[in-house]
Amino acid sequence: MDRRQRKTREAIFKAFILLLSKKNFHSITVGEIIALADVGRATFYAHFETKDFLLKDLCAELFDHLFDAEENTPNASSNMFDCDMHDCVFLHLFNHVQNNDNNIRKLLSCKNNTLFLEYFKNGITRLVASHLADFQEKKPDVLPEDFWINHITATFIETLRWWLERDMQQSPEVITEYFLQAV
Amino acid sequence: MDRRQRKTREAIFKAFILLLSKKNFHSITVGEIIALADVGRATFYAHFETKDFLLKDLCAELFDHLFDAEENTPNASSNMFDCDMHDCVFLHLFNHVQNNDNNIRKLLSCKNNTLFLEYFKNGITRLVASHLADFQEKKPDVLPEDFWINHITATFIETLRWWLERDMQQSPEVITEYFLQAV
DNA sequence: ACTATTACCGAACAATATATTCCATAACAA
DNA sequence: TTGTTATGGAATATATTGTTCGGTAATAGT
Repeated sequence: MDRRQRKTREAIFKAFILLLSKKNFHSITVGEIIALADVGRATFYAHFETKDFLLKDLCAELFDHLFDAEENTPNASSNMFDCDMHDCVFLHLFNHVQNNDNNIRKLLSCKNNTLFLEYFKNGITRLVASHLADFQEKKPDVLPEDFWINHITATFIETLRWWLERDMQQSPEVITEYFLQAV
Repeated sequence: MDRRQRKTREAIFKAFILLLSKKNFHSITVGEIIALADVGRATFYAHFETKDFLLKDLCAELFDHLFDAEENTPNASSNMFDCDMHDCVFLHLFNHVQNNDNNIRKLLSCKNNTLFLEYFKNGITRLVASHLADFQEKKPDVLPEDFWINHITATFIETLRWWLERDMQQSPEVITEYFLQAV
């Protein structure tokens, strides 16, 4: 990719993230973004169709590789709930957040966290669905499978939100324990 | 309240609801609303500061009395999870939704359901917190109280969303059973 | 090093939406 | 009946979006 493209793309992302940490997504204007990123108006629209696509692309950039990495870990074959072994996938995710990989922490903690958590949820759903066998046995018989998947996923997201709202005062291990107890 | 005020207020709400069932909140313009409600522009802004306040007021109007009614039912003193007695508060809520009281169903099922579910969640949280004693004993010891409250509430909301997305094919009783099993 | 390609700037632009203001009119409450 | 209040309708200032265009500079391939 052209170095110029890379630079403007990153400048826009950086400006966007800074603005997101200060104000609501809907009140951020393209004018503000390009002023802060110091790029021309036409340039912005050459990169991103609309402001919503910018958000989508940012989420993709931040989260996609995280889930890819998680699915390709060597311990992927072990049980997803096997937490004593420190192999639990969810523990890994909580760790990623705490380590603030790729500014995830800043984005998930800002006023717009709902936006990102929604996107995050898609990734979690795929992850849970791919490890379905690991926790099939724990599912109460009456519950439909997709209800169960949604419940696991939603519980994870809500646990994460709860943790972030309280400034991550608990260790990732404790939070993972909370999550597993709840589910 | 002046009859004229009431009429315009209801006309605006009605038009707004109709538009919400067809298109995204952010793509609805004040121009469309007043055209459909057949009121003047100045009139709209005399009633609602912005479009966001309109949404907020609509939510308040629809949900607040619902929760008030729920908290003041004669069986309010019985156990919140006592579902065999058909006294379960959650069963009542699912029934309200299915009966489409106050067009709740239309709003919760529309493209913007996230907006309403978010507002809905506040009411549920209050409800759960006020009935805390009923399910305190079911809580695993390690979990903090507010984590537990949030988990119950979130599970309810997610169950509701799941139900609505599948066109409420299950009976309220079955959905309540799913919810209780999950939690 | 030369050349063709590509990205950029910046300004101007049309189109759209917001929110306010004014005044005449009609509905209301007492 | 009378004073008050809500409404209608139009005009308006303001702001934002997304597009277009020509000139300039960085880049990649040879």
